[in-house]
Amino acid sequence: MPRDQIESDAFVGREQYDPISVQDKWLPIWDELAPFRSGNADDPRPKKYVLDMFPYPSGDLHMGHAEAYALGDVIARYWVQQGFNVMHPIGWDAFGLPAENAAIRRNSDPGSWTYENIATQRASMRRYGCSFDWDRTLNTCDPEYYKWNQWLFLKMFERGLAYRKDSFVNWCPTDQTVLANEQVVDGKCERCDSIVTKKKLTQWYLRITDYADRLLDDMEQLVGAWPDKVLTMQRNWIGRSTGAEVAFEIEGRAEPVTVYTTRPDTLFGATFFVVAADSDLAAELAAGTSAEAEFMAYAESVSRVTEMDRLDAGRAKTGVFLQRFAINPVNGERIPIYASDYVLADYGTGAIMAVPAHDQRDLDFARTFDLPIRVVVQGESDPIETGIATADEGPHVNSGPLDGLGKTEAIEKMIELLAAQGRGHATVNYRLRDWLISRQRYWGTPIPIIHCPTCGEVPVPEDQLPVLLPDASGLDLKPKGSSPLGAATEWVEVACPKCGADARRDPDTMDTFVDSSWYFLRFVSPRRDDVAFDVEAVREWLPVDQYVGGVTHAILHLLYARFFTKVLHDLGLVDFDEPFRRLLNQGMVVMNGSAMSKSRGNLVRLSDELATSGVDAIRLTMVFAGPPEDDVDWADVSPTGAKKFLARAWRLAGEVATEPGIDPTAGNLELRRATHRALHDASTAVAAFRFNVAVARLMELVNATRRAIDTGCGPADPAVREATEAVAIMLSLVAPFTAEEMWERLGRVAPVALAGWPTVDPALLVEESVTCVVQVAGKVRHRLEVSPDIDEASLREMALAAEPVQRSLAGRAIASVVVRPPRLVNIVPASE
RNA sequence: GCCGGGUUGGCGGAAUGGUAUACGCGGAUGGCUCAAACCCAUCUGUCUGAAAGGACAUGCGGGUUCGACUCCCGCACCCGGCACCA
Repeated sequence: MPRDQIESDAFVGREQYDPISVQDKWLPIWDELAPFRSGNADDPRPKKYVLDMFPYPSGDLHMGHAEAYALGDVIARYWVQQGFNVMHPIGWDAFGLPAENAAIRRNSDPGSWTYENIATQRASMRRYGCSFDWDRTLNTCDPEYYKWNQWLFLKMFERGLAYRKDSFVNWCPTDQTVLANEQVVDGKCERCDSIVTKKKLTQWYLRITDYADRLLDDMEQLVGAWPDKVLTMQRNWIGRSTGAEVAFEIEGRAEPVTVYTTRPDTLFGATFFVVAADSDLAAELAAGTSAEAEFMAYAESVSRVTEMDRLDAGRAKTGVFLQRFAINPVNGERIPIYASDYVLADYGTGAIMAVPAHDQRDLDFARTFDLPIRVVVQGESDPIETGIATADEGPHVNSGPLDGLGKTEAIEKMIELLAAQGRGHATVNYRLRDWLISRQRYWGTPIPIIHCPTCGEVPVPEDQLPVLLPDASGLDLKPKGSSPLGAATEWVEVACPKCGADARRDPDTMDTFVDSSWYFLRFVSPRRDDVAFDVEAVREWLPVDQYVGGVTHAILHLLYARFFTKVLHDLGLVDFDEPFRRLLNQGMVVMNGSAMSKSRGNLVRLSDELATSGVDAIRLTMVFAGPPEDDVDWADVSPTGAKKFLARAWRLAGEVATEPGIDPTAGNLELRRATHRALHDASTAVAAFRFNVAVARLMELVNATRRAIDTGCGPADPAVREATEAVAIMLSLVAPFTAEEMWERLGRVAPVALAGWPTVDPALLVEESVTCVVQVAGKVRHRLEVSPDIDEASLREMALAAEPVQRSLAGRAIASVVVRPPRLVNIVPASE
């Protein structure tokens, strides 16, 4: 290589890598090539489905989107390089409150705001180089989509899975609408942080509790494929407990009252009885007694207590003695009945037997009201003295036939005894409640039910779907506690489909979580207007091979989507019962340890970062920052470093001095080994979501190639081309623009995305020589360069002969020598 | 309280029971340059030592093992979930 050639290469090395012009260059070409189109029916490649949780179109993309889509893209692009036909669709979760609030503010309609934002996000995603299949977009606010929400609702209605009931519901006073249990966080509205109150309303529910066992048990399939954290959260949320129902006779009442308990073995210790203050039963028991007035006042005060206050752990127990008595079925004791708000009306049967010695809440209540406390399970301490309820395993005392038994046997025995008398049986209970889906807002899917004075709840006939939202103009969208749709007279007033009489449409809209509970199915056939989804295409593409999204949806969305899938399975529309085979929860992008927000003043604008560093550098920064599930602290990472690395990789492509297609087998062996090692390690790492490690291996290869060009085999060695092409292909998962530009500079034809992952030659994964460490008593004292296939005996001999080894043995006798060719020898000296 | 996850250099983080600290950020020194930037090279856990080397280090304390960041037992702290759910 002549001196001036090297200098001119060095000059090329110093030309500026300009990521922005590279982006502008490739975007229109990619539009043309559409490498990620997945809908070709003749495509022979095996299929994979990669799905990013679709965004809510609240404005332009932000740093969080940038991270999530960078990670999803690595997986999608990796599988494309591995020869799969990858469906990687995107859509918009486009119904919801922010659009309505924006419309009120701007005095326009929610639709125009929403569609403007969708257009903005779509353009940003394209510029971000997302490998989406643009033929498969969907918006949940399109009638073509929400028609199928209505259809699914009617299918559930037919099966009794959608029903109306009257009960106390969570009410957000700011948004002026009801909330599902899942949307109440720490007693506050998860959306606006207002303190949630209770309101008695008739609302639509989906019977998710019918599926509680399956939602719980089917998680077995997901162990190892979903983060443990998410599985745990779902298990906690479902909250299955096993126990027994026990019937108590009530003096002066014909029917007994059943209670639920997880500790039927403590029945002999039940010294009083409590019913939920807000239950119908409490009102009935109080009626006509001398306690009625006191109870009414108490019940009234309870209804004013917010969820927030109710959850306060240190709150003193309150209640009213109802002047009534229950009979303990095992010993015939008369025990007083109280009403209190520490018993929940909607869990179990809304009534409990109180065992103060062994339940802290009951003990607190007993001490407040001076009620008797009877120990029936021998414990370490005495609850009467300590005020701390005990929960020991036994043995039982003061419990007749249970005396001497441990907890498990005692529970069994008690259930037997109760069953023999027909007064009880084993049962299970769940923390999970049915899913309240009615919302008193405009921008959502109308509930396709017509209320007729004579026929009741009448489903809108299927051929009349969709029930379109009426035009928002002329409607008052301001929150006022009842649905804005109720005021759309012409829309609301319809003839009953059954009898033709004057009737009214249900004025509420559906919770937007309904929309996202099945959108992953719609992507297989987003333009079909005759079915919700093509059943045959679903069979081919689903379940989703890889789902990617934030842990914020660990309970809500994922539980609902699993529920819908099981319902669809029972309807015979899908043949699987879990929708997402693998789940990756990416962390958040934070700044200086806390979530970015305008008010905190630590907001980093994605558009600024893209302008200074370029798309690829931002994507690389996100991917390389650490394990994907960890938060990325923008203060800890270096987009500048990422940009430098990309320039370094790009420069290699300009220096390769051989033609495309040259046979690499004659090339420099050391560099070839590095190339194949990097390809192998990077695929393993990507498959295990260890993207940061894959990038590290790629950086090593770039470093090795740099060295080979500068001080090794030189740019004309075929191995340099092989290495640089491998760099471009690996880089295409993370930094598609730079990779494409490199590919072109290498004389190859775009798109690099379809280049295919190079085949790894296993022979090149074997090193020429390896470093063997020699330990004395477990401490490294010497290193030997040996052949990888060295035999045990000669390795042992070499190790023992080495001077530093002898020195540290210092004449001590050798007790044993552990030889693990070719990497390690450990010499264990005899102890003194 | 119950359940899950974590604790490795100045920082982000690597490590099938076998070379702890890969890769990068930051830092130092040198080269290139009139100079700076860019780029390139070398060094960079702590202590000790002129050096060779040695000692100590993966939250703390034990254990198993020839060998432990990795497995087991106990503890501390941090993060997340559930929690008046009987």
